[in-house]
Amino acid sequence: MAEKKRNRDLSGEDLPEKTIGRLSFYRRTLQRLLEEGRERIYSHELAEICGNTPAQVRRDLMAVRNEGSTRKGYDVTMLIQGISEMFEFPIGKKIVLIGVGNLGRALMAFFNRRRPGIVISDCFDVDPKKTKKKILGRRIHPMKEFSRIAAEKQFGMAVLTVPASEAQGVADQIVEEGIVGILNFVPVTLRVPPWVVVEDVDMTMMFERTIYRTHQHLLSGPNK
Amino acid sequence: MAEKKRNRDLSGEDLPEKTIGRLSFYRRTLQRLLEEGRERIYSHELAEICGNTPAQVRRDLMAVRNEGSTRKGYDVTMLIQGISEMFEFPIGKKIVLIGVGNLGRALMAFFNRRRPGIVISDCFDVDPKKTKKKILGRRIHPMKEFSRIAAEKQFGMAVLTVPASEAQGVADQIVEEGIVGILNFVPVTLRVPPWVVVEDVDMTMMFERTIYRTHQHLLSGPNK
DNA sequence: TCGTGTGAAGTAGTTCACAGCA
DNA sequence: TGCTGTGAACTACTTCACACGA
Repeated sequence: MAEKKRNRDLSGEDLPEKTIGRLSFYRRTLQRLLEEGRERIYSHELAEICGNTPAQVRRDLMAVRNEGSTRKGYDVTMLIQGISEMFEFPIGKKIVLIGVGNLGRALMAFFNRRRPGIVISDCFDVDPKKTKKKILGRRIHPMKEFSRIAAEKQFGMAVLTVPASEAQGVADQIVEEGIVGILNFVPVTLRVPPWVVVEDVDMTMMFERTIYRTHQHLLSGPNK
Repeated sequence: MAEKKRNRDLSGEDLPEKTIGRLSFYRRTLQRLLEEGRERIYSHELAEICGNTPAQVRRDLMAVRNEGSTRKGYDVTMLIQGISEMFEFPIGKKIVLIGVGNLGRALMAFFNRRRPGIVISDCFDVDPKKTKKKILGRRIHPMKEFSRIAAEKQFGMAVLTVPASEAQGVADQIVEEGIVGILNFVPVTLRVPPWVVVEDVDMTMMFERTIYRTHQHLLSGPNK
């Protein structure tokens, strides 16, 4: 536990938001490169592939504290392993999905495949009509069974894709049952206790941001 | 040497990335409030609802140059209108979706409804099997018809949800046909000419970021 | 009096530039 | 020699705090 309490403490503490995102992307990129037989890589090569700068890559990778980086660049396998450790969910904690609408189903299908490390353990819905049939080969549980099943299966994180009007109610309910991380696709600001992490993803916002930026870019910079 | 220090941005020039996102969210929030009969709002109220600070709200709204803000707060209708103008896509330019997999279908369904201002005009897929049948009541065009249909319909922006292996090829093709904005859901860094805007959205990254932050939060701050 | 608009101060994230190692 | 790791400088974003106006 006695880490070196030097000036800068970068080893695996709280990383910048942006860095976390890039590390996730580096990992998948590296995984692909590894499959293609690549064993070592320079910061400038990874930067080129990922569309950023060598300095950025090196700075990001400081968080991985990988050692073993000689003048022959980084060891791809080691890097992947280092990053993977950061994205591992506490053992025994599972991920649930709540809300089997369009987006929910898309996410189910998306992570049904062999996505590295991300497995959706169970699916729920507030709408009783949806809980009758199986969807994508999975049984959809009604929300009123959440408590029972949560106790049994130890859920840690939830993906929320319910209608806006239901979001806060569902959030309250699942937090009650021990959920500590929420990936929230609902465009509503959730109120949760301080020990719960909420990460918001807003599809409409993403469309609008692209529209704005494209429009702006057309107006201001057709020269470059 | 090039001294381009425009002290203050003129209203509606290039906004900070983050601000654009929040404005999009403010708009939808305000729309809801308006429907509930709300006509005026203070920065501290909007901040409360959106989970940020009054100073942040005021700073963001400076971009909207709304005038008319008396001591009775902002005029909700005016604000909505002001923000809406920013997110309007150039008249006559349409949005297409390419790749009708799970995610593509979810987005189709999502924006099929009366989402304000966002309409997906046409859908394409590289896979000939998908272009036989209608999906969600819409015909799916094969990519080889892109050129013809694009010329006819004037596409401006594309949503990309194709397999990773196809992404760059499709990007090249659509840029050729006049697409200037891409909302890219494929975890690949696209190479495009400088006049094209690419906005990346990476689902896996979002999961992993939530996982990381939740994990970290559990470790470091159960006290707070 | 109370909220907005905004310089100015503060914080987070990025890039530079160079020492040091293999 | 050519790359990594990293202080230091820089840029982008957020928050503070206060003058101003209804």
